[in-house]
Amino acid sequence: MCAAANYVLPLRRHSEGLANLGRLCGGVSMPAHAPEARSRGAPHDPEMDLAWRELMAITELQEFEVPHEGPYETILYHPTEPPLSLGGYSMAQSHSHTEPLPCGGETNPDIAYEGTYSEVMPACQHQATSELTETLYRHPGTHSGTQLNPRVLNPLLPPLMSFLEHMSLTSVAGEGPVGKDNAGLSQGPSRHMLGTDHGQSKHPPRTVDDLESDSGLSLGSSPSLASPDDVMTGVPACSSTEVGLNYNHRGTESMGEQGRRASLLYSMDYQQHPTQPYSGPHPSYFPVTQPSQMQPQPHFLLPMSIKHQQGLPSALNDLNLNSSASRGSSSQAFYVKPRGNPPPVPLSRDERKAHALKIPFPMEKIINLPVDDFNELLTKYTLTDAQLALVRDIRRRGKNKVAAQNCRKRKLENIVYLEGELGQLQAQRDHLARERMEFQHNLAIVKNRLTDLYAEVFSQLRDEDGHPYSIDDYSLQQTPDGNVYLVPRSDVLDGE
DNA sequence: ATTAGTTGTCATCAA
DNA sequence: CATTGATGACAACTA
Repeated sequence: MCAAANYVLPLRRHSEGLANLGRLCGGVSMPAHAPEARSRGAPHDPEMDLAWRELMAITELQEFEVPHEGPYETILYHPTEPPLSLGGYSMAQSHSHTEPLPCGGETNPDIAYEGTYSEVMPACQHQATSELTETLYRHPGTHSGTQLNPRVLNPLLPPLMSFLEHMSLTSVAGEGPVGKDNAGLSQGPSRHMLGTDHGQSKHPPRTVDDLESDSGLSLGSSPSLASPDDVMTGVPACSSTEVGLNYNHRGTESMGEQGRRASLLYSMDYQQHPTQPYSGPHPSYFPVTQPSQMQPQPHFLLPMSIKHQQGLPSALNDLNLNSSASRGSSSQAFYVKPRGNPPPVPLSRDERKAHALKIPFPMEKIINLPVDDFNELLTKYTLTDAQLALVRDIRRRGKNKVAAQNCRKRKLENIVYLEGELGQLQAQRDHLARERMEFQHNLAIVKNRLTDLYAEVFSQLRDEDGHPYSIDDYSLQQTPDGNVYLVPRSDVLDGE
């Protein structure tokens, strides 16, 4: 209930104006516009009016963190704040419920938190904060402590959106294949059967092809391989039987695929048939490579391991060993490690198949030629259905192999990028946490000063009998029109 | 012997 | 409709 408090407002407050006497009302129920609400006989000191505005503006600060507390109560600085959550910023949300404070027409009632601390407070609150501490409380050495940090926080949205965007992309990209794969799994073991089986049954006897891994495959997709045009004039290839017997192992260590293959092809074909003339309309390209074309490829000169050669037919072993030995006396020997033994390079399954079917052009062309050129190439030869099917399988697998490599590369790059984004977000989170702590520290200082100011105001207020108002019994409230009332706390509680 | 990483392949979808 | 790239899943292999 409005106590219709009579009061004696201080006519002077040292050198500082304390309050607008004409706007201080002694009761909560006293309408602001009521004539009796105005102070009676109180002077209208502009400085005091300004001070009151600042005082009341500061009270808004108390709604940021501790809205349940009384507007006059001392707010201590609590250093142990809960961790900042990116999901919600309490200051911003609290502020959204704060009544715009009339502040000499400077208050923007539409101010909303947009990511910067300086925007959290209405303009008048900034003014009140600074002026309260600098005008009303010109205590030496306190300026720095009352400087609220207006630093503009880095907007969280762009990097977060970027991060989420990538996450979303990844998620979206991953949705389809999951469902697809379920369907694919239902297809059973047929998934891994070649499109062109070429006579291989579901459980065929273990041939060399089966014993070998696909991982040794080199599709010759790199242009580093010898030009097929040049090699088209090469010698006839070894039969698949020969290859199958001779390359029952893996040689994948310390040598690139192409290098290993080229080295093998060189040693096998060039040295095995160095003088054999071109004999046939469909010479298989795959085991044939001109040595002069391999020379620029350092991989060809890398050491080969001999440990995989045990059990190999002695002919090829000898060829390889001789090749290695001969390189030792040639210019190529310079690149051969002393301990290195030439690892037999396995032909890939497709290469062996192509070799077996005497595909007359290189895998490089099969895979890398544009479709028109590829079709044109096919028209140059009369291929059997098996050859045609194999060529198309080789092309499909070769392209898919490259695509898979690119896909994995991109995946790794995305992981690296997302890790970087995560680091940036964590740094930004830490930065925001520090800003928040700093803000809360400053807020506590301002609230403490507000408490002092309250106490000083109340110390100078007197009721009709000349008794001071108890700060425990009354609080100050300001109406939207700027009038300030003394409101009994019981009324405030009842109003809640 | 176990395990994580790598690679090739297949299936599937989308352009 | 064929081709091609992208990608998940799987298997084989390796260190």
